[in-house]
Amino acid sequence: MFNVRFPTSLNEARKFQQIVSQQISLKDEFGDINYITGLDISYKNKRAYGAAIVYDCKNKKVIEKKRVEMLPKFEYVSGFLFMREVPIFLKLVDQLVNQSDLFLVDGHGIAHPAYAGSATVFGYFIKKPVIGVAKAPMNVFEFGSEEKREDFLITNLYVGKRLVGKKIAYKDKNWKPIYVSPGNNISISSSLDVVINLLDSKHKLPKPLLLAHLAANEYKENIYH
DNA sequence: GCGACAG
DNA sequence: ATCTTGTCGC
Repeated sequence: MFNVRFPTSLNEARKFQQIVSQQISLKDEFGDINYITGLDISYKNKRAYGAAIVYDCKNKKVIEKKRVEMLPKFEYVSGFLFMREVPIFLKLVDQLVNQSDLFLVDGHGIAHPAYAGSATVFGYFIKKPVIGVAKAPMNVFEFGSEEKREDFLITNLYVGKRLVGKKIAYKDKNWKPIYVSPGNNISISSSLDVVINLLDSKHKLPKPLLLAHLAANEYKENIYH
């Protein structure tokens, strides 16, 4: 998995993102999607608590849950979230027994100023379909017509002139939108389809991510320090 | 041709 | 992300 050395400074991180953005694929490289893994991280007292939820889409249930605690090596810097979170994602995946067809991570994929958010960098390592789902935009702007899909309003997201992802707004709900973009091995439109299929009327986040979020929070709160 | 924004 | 109470809604 680590045939490439992980960057150790911001300058290395910048170069790394450049490489990664050129190496990843925006084509749909998958068959049937049965198992989807959601990855999320909570923080407490500078420590990170990560959770992975492997979700069985057909039977709509969780088949595996793993958690890890780590001390991130970097402070948060906007644009470089991957420096903190990707090592934790990789450690989580290393613990999983079940194979996953696709991963969902909290954060941006290519909807990022360097076209390489944490979902993209993670996808570069894991070499499987990864989708980034973020709760706030990052240096993107939106234009073009809105597309109506059931209870959602979809808008295109651009970095410069390049289409990088979709915003999902919720009709008749006071919820902030979510921002969906490919990490690796999946197209923009398929990323949107996959996420929409994992939404329900009660929650703003796709199921596996919601469950990972709850699991990470629960873990963080039940560890004694 | 609008650009602050991830966790 | 985290620090925080009550409170509105399904």
